[in-house]
Amino acid sequence: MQPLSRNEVTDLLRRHQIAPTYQRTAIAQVLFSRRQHFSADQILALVNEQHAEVSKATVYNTLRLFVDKQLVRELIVDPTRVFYDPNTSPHHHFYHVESGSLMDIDGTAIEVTGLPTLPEGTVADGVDIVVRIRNR
Amino acid sequence: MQPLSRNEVTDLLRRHQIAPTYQRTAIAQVLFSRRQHFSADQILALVNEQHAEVSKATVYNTLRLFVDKQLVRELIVDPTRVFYDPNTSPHHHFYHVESGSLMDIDGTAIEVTGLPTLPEGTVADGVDIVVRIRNR
DNA sequence: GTAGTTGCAAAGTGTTTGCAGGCAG
DNA sequence: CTGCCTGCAAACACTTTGCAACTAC
Repeated sequence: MQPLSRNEVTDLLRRHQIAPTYQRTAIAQVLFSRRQHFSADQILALVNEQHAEVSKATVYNTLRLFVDKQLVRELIVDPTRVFYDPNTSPHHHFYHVESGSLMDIDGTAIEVTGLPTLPEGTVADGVDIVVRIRNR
Repeated sequence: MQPLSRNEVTDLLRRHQIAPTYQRTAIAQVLFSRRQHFSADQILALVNEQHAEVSKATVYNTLRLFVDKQLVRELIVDPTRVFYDPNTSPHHHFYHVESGSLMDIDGTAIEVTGLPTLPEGTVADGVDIVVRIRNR
């Protein structure tokens, strides 16, 4: 997938019931044109690369909104910060412990066997597999 | 496994090259007698239930030491705090999203197929599987 | 003595919140 | 007008650090 135009991004937001304001469009564009995993701080920096256009509070609020509306996923992998993942299709991750970088693992080929039945009264919300790696 | 005596705990520490001071023994005893997943704050509270005997800094420092010496494992599953897991044998976790509680999944039955080869120059450090669950 | 350990308080980090002002329909 | 959105600064929660006092051999 290549960088999205501003129009494509506003459509994407509308499809997720998110009113496309200037700031939200800018944040979504950062995430969806690079298709990488970013922390809130990194997104703040990227959005404001040229001129400061979006405040810290708005970045955090917007990312929370995006997660609620299932436009992006939260990745909990590093104790010091949350990563946001614009790829919501089923997939997993390599996490490079030394550099803190994340790489996608396509989810379609993966199969997990031997999982026990879920505790009584609960349903699965998702399965996250993180393969921690380090330099040889 | 049942609660460990103080002697068993000091042996355990020595086997992991950790000098068994009073505070370290107390912290290890909390973890290994309950065999649950605790955050640093919870451990601080449990250790000091009767009289305040161990300081916050020491709890954090000691837990870091335990992780380095591979006496316990860190679990990164909740964005707001790190959990410490006294079970270092291969296993995975149910994470109840609503309550924040963790349950072990025995690792011996689990098999994951379809994982791609690791990126060039890296080695696997471990695989964490988290099954997020919520109430039906 | 000397090296390792502890604990207080202060600093740090990433994140959230309260609230006033702004903007769109 | 009205309700949603934004942004500043202050507040927060968890964790780390600097450093002096302490302990054990």
